[in-house]
Amino acid sequence: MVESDRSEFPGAHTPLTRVTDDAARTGPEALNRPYDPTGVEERWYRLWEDRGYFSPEGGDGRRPFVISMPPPNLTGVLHYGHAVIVTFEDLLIRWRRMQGYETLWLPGTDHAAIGTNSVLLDQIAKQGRTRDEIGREVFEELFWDWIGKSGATIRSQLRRVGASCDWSRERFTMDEGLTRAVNEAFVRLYDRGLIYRGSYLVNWDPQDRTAVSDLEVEHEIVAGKLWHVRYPLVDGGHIVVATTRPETILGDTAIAVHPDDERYAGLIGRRAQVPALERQIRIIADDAVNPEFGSGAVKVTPGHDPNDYQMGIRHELEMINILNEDGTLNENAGPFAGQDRFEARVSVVNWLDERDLIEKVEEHEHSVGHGQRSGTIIEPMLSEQWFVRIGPLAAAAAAAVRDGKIQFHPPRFADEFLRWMDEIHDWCISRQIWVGHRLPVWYCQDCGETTVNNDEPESCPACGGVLERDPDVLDTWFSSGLWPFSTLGWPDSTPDFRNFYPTTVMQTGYDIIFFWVARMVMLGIELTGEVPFRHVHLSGLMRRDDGSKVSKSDPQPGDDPAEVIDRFGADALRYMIATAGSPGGDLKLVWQKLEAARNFANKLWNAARFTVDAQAVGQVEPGPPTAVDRWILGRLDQTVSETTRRLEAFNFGEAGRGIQDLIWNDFCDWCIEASKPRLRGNDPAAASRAAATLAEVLTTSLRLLHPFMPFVTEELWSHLRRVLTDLEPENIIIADWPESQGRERDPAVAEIDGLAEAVRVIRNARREAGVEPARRIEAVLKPGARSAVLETESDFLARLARIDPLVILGDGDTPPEKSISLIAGGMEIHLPLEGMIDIDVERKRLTSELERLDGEIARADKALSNKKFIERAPADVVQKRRDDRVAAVSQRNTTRTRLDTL
RNA sequence: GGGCAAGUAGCUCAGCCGGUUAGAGCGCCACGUUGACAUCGUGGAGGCCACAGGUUCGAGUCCUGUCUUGCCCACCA
Repeated sequence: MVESDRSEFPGAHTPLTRVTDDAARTGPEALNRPYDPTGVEERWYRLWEDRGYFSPEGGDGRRPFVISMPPPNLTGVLHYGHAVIVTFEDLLIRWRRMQGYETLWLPGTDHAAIGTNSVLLDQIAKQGRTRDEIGREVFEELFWDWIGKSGATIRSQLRRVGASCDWSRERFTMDEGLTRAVNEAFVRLYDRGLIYRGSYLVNWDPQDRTAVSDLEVEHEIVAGKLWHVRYPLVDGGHIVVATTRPETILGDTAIAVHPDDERYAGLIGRRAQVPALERQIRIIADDAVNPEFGSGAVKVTPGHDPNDYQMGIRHELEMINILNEDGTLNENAGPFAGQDRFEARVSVVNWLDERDLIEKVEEHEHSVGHGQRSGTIIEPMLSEQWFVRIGPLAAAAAAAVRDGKIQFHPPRFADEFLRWMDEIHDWCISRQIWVGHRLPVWYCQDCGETTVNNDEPESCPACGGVLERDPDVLDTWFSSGLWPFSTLGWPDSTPDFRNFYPTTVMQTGYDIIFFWVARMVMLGIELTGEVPFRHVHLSGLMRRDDGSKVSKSDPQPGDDPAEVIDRFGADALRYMIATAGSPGGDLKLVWQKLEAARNFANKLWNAARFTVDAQAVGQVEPGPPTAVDRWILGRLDQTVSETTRRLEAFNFGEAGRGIQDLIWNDFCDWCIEASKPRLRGNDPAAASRAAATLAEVLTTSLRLLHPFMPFVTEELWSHLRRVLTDLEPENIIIADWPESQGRERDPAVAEIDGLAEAVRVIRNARREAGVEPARRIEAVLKPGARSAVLETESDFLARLARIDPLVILGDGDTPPEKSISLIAGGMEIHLPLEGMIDIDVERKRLTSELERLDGEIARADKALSNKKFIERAPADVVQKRRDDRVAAVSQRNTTRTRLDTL
């Protein structure tokens, strides 16, 4: 984990002094209820940005903390998936900024080659035109137009979520600098033999008319058919093969059987006739054939099937391509040439059927590859493409992860990463589209020489002939793979590159761990000699209410986070995202959770209103802290430590929930309530102390919460600064991250916890006895171990449990007979409800209480009489068990006495 | 076919190194008073922690197996 450098950035914990002038108090117009984020969020974002809080100088001597923002695709608008990434990254950045790190969060956008290509082709198609009609130059103009518009939308959306990223360093994958980086990377990898060109079987997308990488092919199980087809043998008879793609018969160059398959032993080496074509093909033997499947004989189509391609290499078979780039059949398809691939399948089946060459047809489920972007069925096809030789890159990347140079959070994703690195194939990086970085490759029209160079050469270096540039562009993930360093100025050794590389955390959705994270690691190590980031935090995916995944390729109407921000505020959205799940787990966008988050912001708002008003007590030297003060400050320090620890472990959900627990359950429900009598009493020093405690707890809580809910905390900070003159700095965004002062160990924490428990028990008893909520009742206490705290804090109990009068007995005194008797927080509590208690009901209650206690004691006895437990359990666990048993026995005795005297 | 994750209250989910009687929010029931808050307060009901074994003094938590769901990877025609 990243260590926080505490010594350098001590927290400011000086007591806050208050403004006494009433005029300085926040006017009612400033703290209206309920909290309304409208306008507030935009105002603060502008101020932060204008003051340069997002933009580090670089190299000012502080430890850097750097995140490269995953660049959103310029294919449209942001969705919740982006909101998730922004929430977590902004959380990390704001937290580390407060801790005093020099933080850089570098934003940018991605040209999304095939995705944007599809968007543009759609636009052109709507005008009734085609790509080829308008030409490459006009197409590229359309592209830059679109980039401008889409980029503006995305920038404004990121601002609305509150992303405190450095817009002055914003980059785009196709800006001049990054294009230079892409060319440089290509040239270096080519020179090192890590990029090559060749004719191989690739995944062809006939709709987008381009090759795509293995990762861009999504396999789906579809219900298809398995046709058993008779191939006539040249010297008589026939052989039956099974196929799911009958149209590929036209590309067959062999039939294969298993070498040990006795059924076909006599046929090996004989020749068969390809239906509908002149071609005769050999029957060969190959281990890859599964005799159990189909007829045990398989047609071999090396030009259109990965298995068959390998078999073709082994047996030196002819490789025939029967497809055009658009998915129609080419001249090699004989009578079917010109037909679309789907049409051709029907035609071929009909042709075979008419000649009685189909033996049978079976229903057959199998997996079919579809284009990630286009959705169309991918055809394996022979094609001349460029590849990255991945083996050496993957080995180095895997080693970096194994050696812990890169850590995954949660760690299980490291295993997934390594497993994938083991099975990885070479990466096809050329695309036959017009959106993207054009390959820095030129071919000589005269001598055929290939030139790979950063800048366009004037003529062929070999023969001086005329050059033509390769028309292909690079896979969009090639430029994305350079992102953490290309954005910092690589290949130049710029100040930013020196100051901020390697980056600290890469945080993104786990769905692009292979597409993106792996490639950044591979290319980063190869090109910069260093890992591109130390930590990888993978968040879960955002799912719609119905469980479907929110994704770029399939946007739905409700996917725009702007709707939620309009209605609940960005803080609510962020808090909901940060706390809705556990690390790496998927999130569901649930309405009630957003409401709950908004309500939390409002609760905080109202607690702040109270705290602001409380400061009107005037500038009086505060009296000593009471037990309640020490209790809440202990809880505060505990939360401070826990929150820091949880954030360091990337455990955002627990961190956020813990802060809410402090604010709502401890601060609001107990501390604020307990402070009211002091604030309104006639002891100015006590009131002043109460106000000071409220101020400290609230301002510290706001700092803890700021990374989660930046806007409302900043707004409240500014209101508090009007009444707390010492509250620094001016904006919470640059305030120090709190540090614990160790007050969680104050004994007052346990004491007040005990009183609070007593309050709860009394409230419960009142309810059961049917006492009206407003009515004050008498209580008689035997305080036991709590006598000291009760001396000063009896008001706490009296007020919150609505007790009056509160009678405290000495140890020897006898409690009143006719009363409800309770034991809580180490005290004996008697409520003499004259005329109100039903003896039978009370007897029943005490009896069941006795049973409960007997059960507890029995369980404790069982454990404590177990020798092995005494021997093997840790001493503190055994001791605790003993203490608990003693307490239970004492409670039981008291309860029994009450029952007997009733 | 291989792998991963999940299965806990009506719903959505937490639950750390195994440690008394398993938590939150929402929903539900009942009642509302004190000039922060009705986007609120107080009290309550509600759980075979998927199932079966095992390890252990002790299992929601660790191990094995089974079932269900989701996802990722994969060339079986």
